[in-house]
Amino acid sequence: MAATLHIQIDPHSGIPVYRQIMDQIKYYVASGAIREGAQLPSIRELAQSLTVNPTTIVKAFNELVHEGVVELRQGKGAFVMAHASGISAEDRDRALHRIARQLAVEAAQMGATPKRVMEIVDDELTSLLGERHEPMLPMKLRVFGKGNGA
Amino acid sequence: MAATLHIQIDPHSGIPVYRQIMDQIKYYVASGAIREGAQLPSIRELAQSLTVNPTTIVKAFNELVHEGVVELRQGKGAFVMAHASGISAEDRDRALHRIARQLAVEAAQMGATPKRVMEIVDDELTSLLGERHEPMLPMKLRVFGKGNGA
Amino acid sequence: MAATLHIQIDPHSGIPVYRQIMDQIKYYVASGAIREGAQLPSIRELAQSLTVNPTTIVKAFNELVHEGVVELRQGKGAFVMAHASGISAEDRDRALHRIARQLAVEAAQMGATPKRVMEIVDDELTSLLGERHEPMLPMKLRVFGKGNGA
Amino acid sequence: MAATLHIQIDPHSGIPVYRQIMDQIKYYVASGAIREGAQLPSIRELAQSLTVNPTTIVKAFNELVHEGVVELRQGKGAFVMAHASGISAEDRDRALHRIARQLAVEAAQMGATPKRVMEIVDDELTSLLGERHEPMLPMKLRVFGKGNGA
DNA sequence: GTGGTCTAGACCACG
DNA sequence: GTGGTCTAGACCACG
Repeated sequence: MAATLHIQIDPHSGIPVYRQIMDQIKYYVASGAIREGAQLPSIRELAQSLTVNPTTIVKAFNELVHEGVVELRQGKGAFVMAHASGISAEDRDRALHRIARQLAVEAAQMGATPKRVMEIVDDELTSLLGERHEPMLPMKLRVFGKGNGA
Repeated sequence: MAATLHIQIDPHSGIPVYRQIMDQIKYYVASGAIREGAQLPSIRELAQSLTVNPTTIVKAFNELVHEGVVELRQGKGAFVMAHASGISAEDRDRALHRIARQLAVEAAQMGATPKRVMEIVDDELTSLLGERHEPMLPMKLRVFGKGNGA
Repeated sequence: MAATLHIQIDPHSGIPVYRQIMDQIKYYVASGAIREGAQLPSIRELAQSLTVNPTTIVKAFNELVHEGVVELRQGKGAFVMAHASGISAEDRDRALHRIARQLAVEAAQMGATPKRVMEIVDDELTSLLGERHEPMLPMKLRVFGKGNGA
Repeated sequence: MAATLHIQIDPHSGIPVYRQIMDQIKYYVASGAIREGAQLPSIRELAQSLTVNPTTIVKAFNELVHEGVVELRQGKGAFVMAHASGISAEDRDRALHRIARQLAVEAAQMGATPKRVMEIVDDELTSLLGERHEPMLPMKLRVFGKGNGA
């Protein structure tokens, strides 16, 4: 009944397992692969399929609850919340600038051109949002695109 | 003689101090504010001016050595390495895709449009690289630019 | 014949369904909307109208019996008990202090003034008890009142 | 160095241990007994003195971090945050009405008069805020007060 | 069967 | 020495 999530855990990545789980669930939700209100796999089910401890899944789910992405209902399961996101445009842009700056610095460090960076970001946006949001990408930017993504 | 670095530490940010130091040194190097071969301030000098433990600076420098950004010469000090970046284009793009994906997911979660995301990334690239690298930014994108940055 | 209770269940509130049912029945009883000795709707009737599992109603009723609010008569139904409340004044005050303390702490945390807290408590007492108990509210406090409530 | 907190755990209360810890720390913070920026006892120290598992303290502290009451610094300890409380007056009042309603219902159930309820709330406000905030309590309400509290 | 809490204990990251 | 993560496993609460 609940969608089967394809989550990959890399125990050697240095990123905490619960964070990897959060990131991938957020990806699925952001992409629309998991719809609002849909039920996630149960804690025990995920723990078994990912071969991690149930309390690790509990931690990931609890953090997602705090981020407003997931809702836990006693005895019922975990569900994707409607993503209202009451955040202000200023706060949002501040958060995005932080990540974008990190991207720019890493890119420069590794010798990537700004053009390549823009292509990669466009790639990821298209992969994530697919055809759903295509008209949101302005014409001028589409010239960089590689067509469409995963 | 070594450039005086203006590094800001926020002990409340939740980001490890040594990471904050690394990030800002990398930013200065990437921006060209610190040139290849230039000497960084000494460990005790930085520790004193930032009022952090010298071992924290040591950790930051060691990690930067590991990343190929800095070179330590016994008894001489720390120097910015030529950023040849022996990394392959594939590895580089893989690393950038990882950050770009995180940016896309957060943006979608917070309801930012793809256009806004592209603008923010262009902003940061321009802030970082300024006029130095202008020809690398294609004409079409320049319309988004804020002029120049730090 | 049994009064039709207007009970609202919010499955997203995080409060157990059986608790929500208990709280609202207690509110109706305390407000006098349901009189002593009155019959409550049957378990299956309530379960159907609230679209919850009958065992959830059973649990709510059992807890209310435990609290001395409701009496179950085999084959007859559930009835509102006379709220003699055999509790001692000491035990009662201890219980009320516990909730009042929680109220005070939350209020302070959120920056509400003591005056505002007193107003809010007076509001709720008046909403609950309405004109029925008016003489119990001293004159000086009536100035805060909203008139009457539900 | 960090204040010694006198926290009482009742394992039979039905209230989760981590919640009891949170509630009491919030009480100390709200009362001013622990000042902004002050260091809390370490996780291990609290775990030992309360004879609960360290992970239970971790849970309590993490929830307090999410509520903006506490700040955790890797390798440094746990600190009381400046309580900015960006909450709107509407949201705040809604939250307080919820608790006040519960208080009113329980009071009515147990046969307490509205006057007694107001006295108890005033008691707790005075106990919590002491002389610090006395002028905030308007004259009209002071007549109910028992003088002052702990 | 679902999530929620808690323990006992290991190992890592930060400073 | 501080907090952070994770395991293995028990027992409880909800429906």
